[in-house]
Amino acid sequence: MDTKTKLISTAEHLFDRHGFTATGMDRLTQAASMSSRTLYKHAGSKTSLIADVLSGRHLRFQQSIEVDSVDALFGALEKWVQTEGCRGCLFLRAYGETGGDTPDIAKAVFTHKASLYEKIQKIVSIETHGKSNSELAEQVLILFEGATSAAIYRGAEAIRSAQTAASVLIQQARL
Amino acid sequence: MDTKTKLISTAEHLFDRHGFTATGMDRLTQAASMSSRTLYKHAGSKTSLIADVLSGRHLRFQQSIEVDSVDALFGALEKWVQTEGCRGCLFLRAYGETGGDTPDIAKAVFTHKASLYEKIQKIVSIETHGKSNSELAEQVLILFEGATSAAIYRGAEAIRSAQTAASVLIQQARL
DNA sequence: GACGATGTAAAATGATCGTTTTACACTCCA
DNA sequence: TGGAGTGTAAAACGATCATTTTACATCGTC
Repeated sequence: MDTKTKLISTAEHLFDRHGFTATGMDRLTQAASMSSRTLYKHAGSKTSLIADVLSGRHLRFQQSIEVDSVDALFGALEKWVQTEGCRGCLFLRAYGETGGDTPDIAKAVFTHKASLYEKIQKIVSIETHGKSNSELAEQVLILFEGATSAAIYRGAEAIRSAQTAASVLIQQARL
Repeated sequence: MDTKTKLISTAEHLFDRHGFTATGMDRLTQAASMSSRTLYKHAGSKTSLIADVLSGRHLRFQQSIEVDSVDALFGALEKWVQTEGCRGCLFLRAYGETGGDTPDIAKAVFTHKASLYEKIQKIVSIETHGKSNSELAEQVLILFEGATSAAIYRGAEAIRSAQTAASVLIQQARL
């Protein structure tokens, strides 16, 4: 695996497991088995490493939710949680840890959330045959967000509950 | 205001605004305008200070959701966000920052979430006249959790969307 | 066969971390 | 009146922080 890829995927794992601030660069160099000189040549700084981790995760997440139904959307989330673990949304966690004061990180978070909302809008619009208002998309977004959070302490079952709740809302909107 | 109260409320504000790990004890002593000697006499350690902040917040939050309808529950959340700001659930943020590895903190988080779920179960059971299954309570919990997260980037409007979604689900269950 | 790129190991940078210590001032109650 | 309790200011603790530097090894390529 190429050096920068290894660095970013190692960083993503450590940030997700232990938190962004709590993960020191020493631990990172050790886990990625590279010198700090190499790390800084590729990463630039810790802040830009976090931003790189987030934009990489954004792409991977986008691919994982390339679906065209609300049911499949929550199915994709369940699959994501199975392979990536459930420790809450890494974007919101990055936002919280930095207080939203780091522009590069805040931008990555808002970009990600905007694209998630857009994706859900498209899916909902298809499923309701254009009968939906924009509130319905927000409600599905909230169920998605809530399932991500609740899965931390209630497990994957929470995602299935959100899935059926979403289909009830969609059904209701179709009438 | 009594010293320990001032310490804990100052700590809660800084932790919420800047994150737990990123908030140093120096900044805390300065903000609470007390010496580090006094701070450590009352707090013991940073970890136990975080635990104290969380248990204090838990009590205050519990009081704020002393309601008996799902509609009022989301109304209470909207009010909470207005007065306390919306930076996501402080409990889940504490859990994420510590990786769940600090027993006192993890316990405070799970206790809080278990009590939230219980409260929702009671409300839902009343509103559905006992007709509800346990999945419905989980769905309302997910909407509550999702509204808390989504409000970070979509504002208080998200809470009202969750509110109407919850009432639709309740209505459906009553049939 | 010299060169630029890419890597390593390891020490040093100055700042900041959480925590403890030393030394001193005030108040309240016996 | 004197001692326990509660506070302050400020320095010191060793550890760790993100980052840079020095010195050296290994490449493929012209």
